[in-house]
Amino acid sequence: MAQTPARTLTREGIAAAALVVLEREGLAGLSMRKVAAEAGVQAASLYWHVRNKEELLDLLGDALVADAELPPRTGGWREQYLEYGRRYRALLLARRDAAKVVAGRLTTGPHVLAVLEDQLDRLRAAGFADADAAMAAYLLSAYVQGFVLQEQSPLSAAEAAGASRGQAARAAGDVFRALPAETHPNLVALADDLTDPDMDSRFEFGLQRLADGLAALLRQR
Amino acid sequence: MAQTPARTLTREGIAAAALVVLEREGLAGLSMRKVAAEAGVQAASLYWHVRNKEELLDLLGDALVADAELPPRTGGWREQYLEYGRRYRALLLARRDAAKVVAGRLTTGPHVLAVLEDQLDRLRAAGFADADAAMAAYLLSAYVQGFVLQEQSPLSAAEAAGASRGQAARAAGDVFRALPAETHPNLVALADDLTDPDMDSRFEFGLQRLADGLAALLRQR
DNA sequence: ACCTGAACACCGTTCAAGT
DNA sequence: ACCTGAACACCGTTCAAGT
Repeated sequence: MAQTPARTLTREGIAAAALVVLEREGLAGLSMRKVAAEAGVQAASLYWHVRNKEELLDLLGDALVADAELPPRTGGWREQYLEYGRRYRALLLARRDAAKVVAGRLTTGPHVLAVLEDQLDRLRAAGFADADAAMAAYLLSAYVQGFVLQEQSPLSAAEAAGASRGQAARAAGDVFRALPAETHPNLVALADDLTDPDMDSRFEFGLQRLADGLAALLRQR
Repeated sequence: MAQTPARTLTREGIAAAALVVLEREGLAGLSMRKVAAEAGVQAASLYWHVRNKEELLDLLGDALVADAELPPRTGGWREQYLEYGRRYRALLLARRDAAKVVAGRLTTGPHVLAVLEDQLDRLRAAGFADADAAMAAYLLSAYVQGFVLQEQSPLSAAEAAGASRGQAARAAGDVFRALPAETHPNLVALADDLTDPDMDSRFEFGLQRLADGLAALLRQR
């Protein structure tokens, strides 16, 4: 019954196994031992290919953007920039805990580099100065990652135990409405606005503000 | 020698102990056992006051914004909004791993609520519609958290082992410059812009874009 | 009501040893 | 060169038992 040894364990294979474990167990449940098992190998074997867990997570982060589909190169820079943001968000939402993996992780993996290269190319072609193009790219990733991080996280540790986002939002709204109106009049008044569960609209709002801000930059050149 | 038992363990005391451990060991080193030891108690005792580690981190997240100083209520809404962003960033940078703690954590702790209440009050006074005020507040926190998360994280797992940000940035620039110019011409050309270690300027750039975007919103009412 | 001791089922990482 | 077995020093969490 001796299973034939993997013998072909590679960094790509490790990343693929990590993706499977991430989807099944979430980031909190992703251990070196489970990734190793998924790859058909002992935990200690991973350390031949990878310095530590942090480096494995770098691999995973790059693998997460491997199947990114770039927006069509049609229309103005603005529409392309918006589409970039929307697709990046969709990509992160599509995989469990993806934002948590990617958020504070500045990798120079091949897939990340390819996307960045393409995005910079479009921004420069649109007329942005070099430094502004670099900033615009950085800005978009910070916004999308920050947004999805909030979006993917449970509304509170208390609600983590089951409850749809709609229910959780209503519960959060109740918290606001229950506050004393003398001390927190604005929270009481805006309870509905603050807990609007339509995340697409919220995301789009911020994205449009970013694009507006960048557009102003382009006009004054 | 029997140390007098804590007897006065409270949620506030736990949060204070957690702050100390966070500063000393970082988020990765913050364990229930160490927080308990810092509070002069056994690990199991914490579970009387807190459901699990996640709830303890919620407490910690709220405690982190406890000593936030709100910007002066002078000048236009724009300057106040900018100052809000700058001070929030400074607050997160002042404490070790603060952005990681706070990032995907939607708490309704008292300190968080107080800040949000104040911010909404200013935005509404400036003439923003209710929904827009709620969005503007959400947008700022997503941006600042996303930005500082990148800023506080090591530039790459490889460089994590010592090396100033300036050095790390130069190393990252070398990575870009070393890419083949045929496949990654923009990364090669913008290597300096992409790795500019002046994070204050980068942050300010994004912040100004956000304010510009919101200003456009205000004009069209 | 609040805290402890002891246990359970895990972790990441190292390192000699195997092939 | 690559993988394993076994160990080390930890984890979060539970639960009977103490006061």
